[in-house]
Amino acid sequence: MAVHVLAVLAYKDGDRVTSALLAASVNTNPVVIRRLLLALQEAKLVETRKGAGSGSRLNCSPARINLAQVYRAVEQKEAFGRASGVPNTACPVGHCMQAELQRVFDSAQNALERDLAKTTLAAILDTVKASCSGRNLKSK
Amino acid sequence: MAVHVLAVLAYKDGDRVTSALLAASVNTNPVVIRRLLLALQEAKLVETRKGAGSGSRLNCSPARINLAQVYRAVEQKEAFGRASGVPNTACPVGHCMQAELQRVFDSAQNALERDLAKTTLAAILDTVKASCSGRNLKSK
DNA sequence: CTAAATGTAACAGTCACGGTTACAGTAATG
DNA sequence: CATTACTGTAACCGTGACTGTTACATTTAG
Repeated sequence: MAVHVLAVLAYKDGDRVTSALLAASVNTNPVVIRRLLLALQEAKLVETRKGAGSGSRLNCSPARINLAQVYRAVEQKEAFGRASGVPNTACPVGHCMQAELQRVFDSAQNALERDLAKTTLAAILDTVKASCSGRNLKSK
Repeated sequence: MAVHVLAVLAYKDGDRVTSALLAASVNTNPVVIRRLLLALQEAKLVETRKGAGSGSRLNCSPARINLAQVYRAVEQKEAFGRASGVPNTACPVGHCMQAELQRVFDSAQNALERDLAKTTLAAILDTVKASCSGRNLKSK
């Protein structure tokens, strides 16, 4: 969903886009979008201005934004690797497991991000433009 | 957590282990363990017998079990790549996005699993044994 | 038969997340 | 300066996934 928003921003290139417009595109609520934008701002991916007639736009070229950056900006907390409960320390296996699992999960996490890094926002934009050609593009 | 259970099973090699014992190790409830074991049974990773004096054990050598298999057996539904809501089809970007994102996420998913596949249960067991050597191993 | 397990259902609690409403703050514009 | 059009933010509810727990039917060893 974050990707979706960024793609729309890329699509409108330099133009500022309001959260209301983005919300319409993703079929959701402006507030949800704004929450998303806050995360993207922290990651320096977008730049937002307040006040009348303003909105958000990309902070750099779509070619310089890859999905790993987006993932890191948005994903709350290594989501899947959550080492939830504390195991029984009296159990020999349980006691040493944690550290080892952390290592493995970190590695997997890196593999995932390395793969995501291979796709830039520009590439996605190209694909979208291509597969939409022939259809009339309302300036939504 | 599934990994934890399997590690304990590997640790006890051929022996059958009850869900109650496993639960004690992971510090949780036997029923939680049994739910987990159901998934692992479907994936043919463990074999379970009912009745008195029985329990579960690995279905094959720890060296032949890698974490990607465990991940696939347990993880409900590509967890992170959930393409939740339907975007606005009237928006040119939204309309074409879905398929493209699916491709990218599938790729990332594969990268993740490929990395997990590099770690076998036997390797984890070795590490655990090594880092626990010197401590007395109660036959928990 | 009895004891010890699993399989399974039902239900409460938690957590992350999306959706919604409401409101304060801010900036462009006339 | 007042209006207008935005963002930032808080508060709250509903949902879905997961864990934890109790309870019970079922199965199997001895």
